[in-house]
Amino acid sequence: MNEIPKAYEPQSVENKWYDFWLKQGCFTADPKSAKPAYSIVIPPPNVTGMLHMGHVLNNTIQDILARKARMDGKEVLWLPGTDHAGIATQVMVEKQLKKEEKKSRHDLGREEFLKRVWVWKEKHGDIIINQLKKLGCSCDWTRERFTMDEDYSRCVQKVFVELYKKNLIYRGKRMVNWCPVSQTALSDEEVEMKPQNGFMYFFKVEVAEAPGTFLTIATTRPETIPGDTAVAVNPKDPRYAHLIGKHIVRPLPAELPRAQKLIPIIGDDHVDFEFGTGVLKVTPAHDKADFDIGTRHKLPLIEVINADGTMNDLAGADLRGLDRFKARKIAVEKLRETEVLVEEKPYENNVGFSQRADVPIEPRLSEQWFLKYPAVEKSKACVHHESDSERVPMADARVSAESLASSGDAPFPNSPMAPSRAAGASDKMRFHPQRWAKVYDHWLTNIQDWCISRQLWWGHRIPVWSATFENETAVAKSLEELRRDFPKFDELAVIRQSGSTFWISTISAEIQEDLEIVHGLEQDPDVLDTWFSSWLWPFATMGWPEPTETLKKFYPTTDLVTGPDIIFFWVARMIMAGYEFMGDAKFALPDAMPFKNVYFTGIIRDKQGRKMSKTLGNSPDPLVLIAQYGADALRFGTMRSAPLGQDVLFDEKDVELGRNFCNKLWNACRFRQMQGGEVQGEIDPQLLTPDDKWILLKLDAAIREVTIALNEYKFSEATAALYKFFWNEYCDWYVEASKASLPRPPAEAAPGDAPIAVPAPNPEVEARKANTLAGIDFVLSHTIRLFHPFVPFITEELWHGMGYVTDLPDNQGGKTIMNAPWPLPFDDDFKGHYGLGDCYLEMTDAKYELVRNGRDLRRAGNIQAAKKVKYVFKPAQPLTPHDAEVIKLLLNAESLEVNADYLPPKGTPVVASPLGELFLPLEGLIDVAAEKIRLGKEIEKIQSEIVKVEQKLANPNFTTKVPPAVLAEHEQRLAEWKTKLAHTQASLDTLG
RNA sequence: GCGCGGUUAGCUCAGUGGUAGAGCAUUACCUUGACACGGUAGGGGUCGGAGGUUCGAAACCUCCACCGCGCACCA
Repeated sequence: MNEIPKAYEPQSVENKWYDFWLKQGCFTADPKSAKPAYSIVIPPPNVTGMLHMGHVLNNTIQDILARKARMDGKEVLWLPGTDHAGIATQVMVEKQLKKEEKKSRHDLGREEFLKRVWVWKEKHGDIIINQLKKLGCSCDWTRERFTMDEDYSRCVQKVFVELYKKNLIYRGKRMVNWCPVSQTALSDEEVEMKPQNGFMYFFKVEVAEAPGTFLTIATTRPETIPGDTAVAVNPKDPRYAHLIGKHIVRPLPAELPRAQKLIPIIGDDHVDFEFGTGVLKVTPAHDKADFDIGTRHKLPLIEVINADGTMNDLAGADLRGLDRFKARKIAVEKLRETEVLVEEKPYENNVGFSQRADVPIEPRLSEQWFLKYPAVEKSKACVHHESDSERVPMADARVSAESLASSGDAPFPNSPMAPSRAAGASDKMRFHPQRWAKVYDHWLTNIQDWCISRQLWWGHRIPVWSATFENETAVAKSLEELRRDFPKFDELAVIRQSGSTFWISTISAEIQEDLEIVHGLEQDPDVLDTWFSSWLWPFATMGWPEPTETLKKFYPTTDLVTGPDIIFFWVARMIMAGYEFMGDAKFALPDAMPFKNVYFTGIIRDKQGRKMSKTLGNSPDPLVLIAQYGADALRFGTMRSAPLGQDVLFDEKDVELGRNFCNKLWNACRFRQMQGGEVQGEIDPQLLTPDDKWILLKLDAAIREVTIALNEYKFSEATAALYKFFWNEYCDWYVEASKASLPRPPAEAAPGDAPIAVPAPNPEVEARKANTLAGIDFVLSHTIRLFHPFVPFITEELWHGMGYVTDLPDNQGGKTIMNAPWPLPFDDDFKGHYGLGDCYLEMTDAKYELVRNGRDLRRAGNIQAAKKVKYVFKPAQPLTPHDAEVIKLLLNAESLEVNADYLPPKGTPVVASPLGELFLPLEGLIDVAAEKIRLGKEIEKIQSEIVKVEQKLANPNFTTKVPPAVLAEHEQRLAEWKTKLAHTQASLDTLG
């Protein structure tokens, strides 16, 4: 690391090391490895997507987990890939087609359109993959998968056929959520309820059998009146019960004769008499609840809305052809014209919106494929709940005392490996934070069948072929032919028959071909919901249904990292799929669960707390941030501001902080390099200074804190601990103190000057310097490793640049820091050997406290920070020359006179500490009055603290009930405050 | 309606019963052997409100208020 630049320049460094890692195959998982497995499957981003801050958060966390696991000695598989994202991708290509060629997908036809989508996919599909690489993600790219890869598609078909065989998949005419823009059915999960400001309309209808008697009906959707086939009242409602069985005259369509508009008044418990008028119009074709009422009462259905959201002929002459919202206005006008509109009042109600197209969905009767969810009970039971037998929450995630204790850490231990964060094989799956388990459970308890068919072209086409014959004999004949052509037909295909129509579902490519070509069957035109392929992701990506080595080694996966917004869409369904399809004995798994831990990230919001969105333009481009600050900076900043389970308010300041941090790390290493010398090996315990011992103890604490935080998925805590250790302890105190052991290198002679005489090396000084450098190398080599999962690029650069890479075997970090072992806390042997007693923490803290107070004297004297001043120290106990030197350096003093017999002139500012008194003799420079006021305030504060503690200690309730340790702590605290008071009072007194 | 979060310094947030913390912002001073993407010292909080439990509550319990989210919905 010669000629080190002053500031860290990430751009070239990042590309260099990513290429290196790829070339060395560092990310490639080996299923034959003897190491314990650690695996994650990536939540596949949309193949046409662009990286956004949510991806950054999510994938940084995964990368941290993966890199940490590698350092723990695990065989790591982080399996990447992309999702074909049916609607999103199709819409994108359709838009482009419209823009560039002014054509719709129908103009091209299905086959040609799909070709175009594939072209688009080939062109844009690796954009997001390359963006993930920029971020530093250590995915095993050799195993990258796409949900429409050939083998993946076969998995989807197989799953469909198996579920069809089990009668869990069925076809039916049902009310579905219809998106009039995308013109496809949607699952319940794809519908988002949004409050809308609209109107409640009240209109009256006459009871046919009792002229002059009117009922008033409240509705928000008057345009559906032509589709009404009954009005319903609650049979227990005394106001209306007697009218049940009579009829009313539906007011629309206006042109229909009265006789055709008579609809019955029915009684149904569903009607709430408190709401509206207690009279409900029933539109079975356009409302889910009404459909159910219609079914109960065998009401006819009148469809009045088309698939595209316009009104059809049955809606009447006035509404025909109009968009449903326009039709609503016209319908109201018609009601007003005919004087049946009684009232119209503003009303806010919740309307279901299509998540993708952002328009109100239309409940619509249509023929779709549905899935009865499999393995629901198992999926419910496998997740750990708070109510489960209460072991300490996350007990097995915590680093146990046993596992933290380890063999000495010098230089790099081979084993034992850090404990697995994961629950044991027989344990339940854990959600982090735990509270999501309740949400998950609630959903599973109330699930409805899943509408899995979509009226799209881009996706997995439903593997069902059907034909309708003239009669059943013809059907039988056709089936007979099929069985003849394929001896194994009954094994390979599932047949359903209803009258003279039959459906065949099969995954056999041969049969599929033959069905179409020879037998003239037609494949179902619909495709499957994208999530019907994503739910297989954890095992379909690993070679299922074959019992591959990869599956055997890496399934169940260890951790899943995802957003809570897809807990139903994806997480719950993957769990069900896991139990349904991975339970087979051939996999020889302890459990079929797809993952052992699920970490739910927060949602990234902007500074104002708004969701990131394209329309708001509040979503920063991570690649711009990477170019500006570096990937490490983006990662570190994001992690530092992302607490477990909380939404993250993104602020570019955080990235700036990350950059500053990397720069600090860079410069701390640069300082070490400037001291020269090779990497120092052995540390001589005899030569360690109290400061050296202090920083080693702090390092030990940092290792513990970071390890525990990571094991609990507390990434912001881990980064905070690292930050505190490295910046506040190592840089702010230790580096400055270490300068006392590192003699200033001789200044270089300016050209032309006479050469400067170099003093003869002093062996004692040299030995101490070497030992200090050895300590620094020890601390830095550990620190860099602790940082590596968070900031992989800069740490790799430093690992090599600092020379820590040399002389190590590959599996200890000799090739890359990726394989260096994760630092372990020091054990007793190690501490004993290096004399790391806790007393060094106390002693050194006291020394630094003295320095802090001494610096404060400068301020009191209004002395500029750079001005060198002379201090006098009157020790209370012997002070080593080295400590004196450290104190002098830290005070930035010209000199520190150690004088046990010092008699300060009256008015000399002083601070006292257990180590002794520190004077700053500066006659006339102090603003005595101001200093007196300051000290007076401090005394007041100290006294109030003393009073607080004294009151507690005077309370017999306190002294008798409190644990002895707390009591002792209070007593000690009181003594400390009293000492401080005496010292401060003394300082005040010397001022006269 | 049911459920889940949140409310602590100007801002963003840590803090699971025992001395109120961090980063940013801010004030003053400073280019000191690595770092101005830096250093030193400071200012700033009756921890949303009210009760309760306790020797002791920011933390535990109850109620309330406000903000956010999810689920379910009544037309």
